[in-house]
Amino acid sequence: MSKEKIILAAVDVFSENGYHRASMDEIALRANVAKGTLYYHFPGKAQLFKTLVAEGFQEIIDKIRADLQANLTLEEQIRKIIRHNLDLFLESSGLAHIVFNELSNSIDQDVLEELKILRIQYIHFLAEVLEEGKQEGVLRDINCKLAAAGIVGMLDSACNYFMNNTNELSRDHIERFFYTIITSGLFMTSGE
Amino acid sequence: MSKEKIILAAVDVFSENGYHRASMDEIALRANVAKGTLYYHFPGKAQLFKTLVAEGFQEIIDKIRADLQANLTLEEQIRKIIRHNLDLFLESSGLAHIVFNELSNSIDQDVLEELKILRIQYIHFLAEVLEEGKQEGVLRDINCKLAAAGIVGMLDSACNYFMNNTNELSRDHIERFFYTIITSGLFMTSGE
Amino acid sequence: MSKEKIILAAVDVFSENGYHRASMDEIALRANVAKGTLYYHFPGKAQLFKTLVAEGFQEIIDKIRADLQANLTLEEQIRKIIRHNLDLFLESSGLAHIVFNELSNSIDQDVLEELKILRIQYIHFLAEVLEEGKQEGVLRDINCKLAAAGIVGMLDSACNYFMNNTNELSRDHIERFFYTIITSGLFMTSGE
Amino acid sequence: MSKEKIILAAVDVFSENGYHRASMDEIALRANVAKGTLYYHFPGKAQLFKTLVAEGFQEIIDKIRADLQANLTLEEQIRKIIRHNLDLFLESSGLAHIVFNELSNSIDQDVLEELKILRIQYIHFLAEVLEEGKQEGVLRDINCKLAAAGIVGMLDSACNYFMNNTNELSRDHIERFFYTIITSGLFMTSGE
DNA sequence: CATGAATGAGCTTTCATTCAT
DNA sequence: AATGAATGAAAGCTCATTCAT
Repeated sequence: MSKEKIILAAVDVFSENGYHRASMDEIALRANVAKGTLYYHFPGKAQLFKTLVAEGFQEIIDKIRADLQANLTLEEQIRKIIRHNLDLFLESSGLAHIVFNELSNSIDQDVLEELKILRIQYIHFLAEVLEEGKQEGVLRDINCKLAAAGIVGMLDSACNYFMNNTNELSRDHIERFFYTIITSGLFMTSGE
Repeated sequence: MSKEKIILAAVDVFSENGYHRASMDEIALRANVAKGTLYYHFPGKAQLFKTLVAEGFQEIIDKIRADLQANLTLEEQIRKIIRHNLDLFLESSGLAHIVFNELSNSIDQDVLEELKILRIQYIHFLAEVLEEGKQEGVLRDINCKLAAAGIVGMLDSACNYFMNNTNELSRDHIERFFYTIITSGLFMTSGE
Repeated sequence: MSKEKIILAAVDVFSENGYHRASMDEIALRANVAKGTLYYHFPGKAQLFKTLVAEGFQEIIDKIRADLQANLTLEEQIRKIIRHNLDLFLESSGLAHIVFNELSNSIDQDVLEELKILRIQYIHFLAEVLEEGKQEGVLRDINCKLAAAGIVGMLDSACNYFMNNTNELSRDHIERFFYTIITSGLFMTSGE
Repeated sequence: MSKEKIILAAVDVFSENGYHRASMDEIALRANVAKGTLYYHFPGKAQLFKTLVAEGFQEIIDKIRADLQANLTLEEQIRKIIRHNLDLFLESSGLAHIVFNELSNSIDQDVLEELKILRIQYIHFLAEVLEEGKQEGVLRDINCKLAAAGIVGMLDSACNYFMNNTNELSRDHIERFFYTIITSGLFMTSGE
């Protein structure tokens, strides 16, 4: 089906080039369809982008939700959140990065608004998990939404740095690193 | 002087529109110079951008350096780093965000390379401060560069979220929030 | 039947948008048929347009003919011609205007030729009525075709002006106005 | 100068093709400038069109005004108006026709509005001349604006018909024809 | 130093038309 | 008789860059 091919090609092209440098020509070329076909299935570039972002978010939210259903301790939940976000930023790096960061000011106002909402929804979804931990007294009394936003930014930025500069660290190592930082901070504590 | 006017105008325009939607026309207009003048002083858009980014980085590095020269405890140093980064992301928000995030794949390869180096230099500068703390045994045994990249990303993302969605939190509150998270993590510790 | 639905929808869409901005998509949408159906019934956009124009002309010619069959004085005939043309331009304004005016240079040459012929036929039909009056010595010795063309243009242009700018004049008033102008001209004559 | 070349080329291209089929590429080609140059001098197609229409109107209004300054009888004034309008429709036929007729529904709303205003201004300019005649008791007590609109439409339509179908009539003949029709109507009057 | 008219490659988008079903 | 997914040529427009002055 054309629509599916287009979305797959679009994910690649947007990931590789960022929103603005991705061209509809290139997407059509990679999807092996005529340029007009893009506009048959999507109203325009911005809407096409929004569609694939929405799909991507839904996918990761579903994955995390499925993973969290069992009776897990908060520790395990946070570990899983980190793991899935690392997946997101290491594997479909380009796209995730665009969504979380490149959207600043560009793009049609209305579509931008929808994208921001998707991003916020994701952050709120993560915040909810933290909120539970707070209720149970395991977490500090913090603003969970701000913390969730911070965690996502930290993971993205660090993955970004990591992929551009080092490959010496193992995937597993990185995961443990962030788990420690997020749960216990940078400082040594007496017991350790 | 034209060159200075151009840089000032460029900072505004890039901040407001992101790299790609910022146009040389708009910059010339705001700088009150002819378009040709931009190309008299700078080889092109990418180079102009690089120039102002480099100046911006130098500025903040200088500020932090000046602040850290006294004999401060690591706690104080981290607090100051957070404070200056918050300044950066809350005040000259647009530009800082572009530098740390929007650069993924766009822009001429060569200039992009230089910009990445500037960003890395800044992260390494922060990493050095952490490194000292590690030597002194105050910090855990972590990869300081990864930690520095993470801190910058966390601050940017959270500021971004904060500015778009809430204004209920005070500047001071945010600063303390991040200090706690970064130093001690999300989890309650026995002594608290 | 699809064909009928398409013509009705096409009349609306062409009227509202003019020939060029009328789109086959819009026509299909309004006709509640698939786009392909348009091409099943008509060879293309130009042919579809020609069809409905021909039908429209036939309709008004039939109406006028029916009205003129009785033994009317020339005065009455001219009054009726004015009345029917006002109907045409005030009621199905858009379409009539397109046929009489918008066709200048656009549209496929061959279809354009046919449309021009339809328009000329209509003008000649009106000219014939005038011709009779000339034979009877009621009308001046003029080029009746030129006069017919002029009358149609005058009515269209004035209706167009009237609809865009004023609504203060009654339909009846306009009709009498044109009757006077056409029959007796602008100048006062001694007897009046 | 490019701007002048563009306007001249645009007049030709719009005249020959009508507004919609005139392409910016074609205009650039004929003006011997790059496509970008069009957009350097004019904000867009609609604005370019508006510019040349405005210039054209100003030209003919100026011409008629200059001609009417002397102490002429109303008869002479009307004769001159007819003469100039015939010039307009016979010589720069395409363009005049577009302005008076093709503008129905297309074109950017705001520019369309301005074009309509220009057209109305011209009609009102003609109406003023008639108004004077009315004051002097030479003309019937009619709505002069409606009459002016009618005259313009009559001349355009008849010229259009004439150019497409006959060339047997002399320019001079046509002028006298319209003078008679407009002043005295179609009907024979006792004195003739 | 500074200008601004001119460029042209490249972009997104539109739409009449085709064709396998 | 009817469909609708797919097409691709062509359109309007943007903008970083050049260059004669």
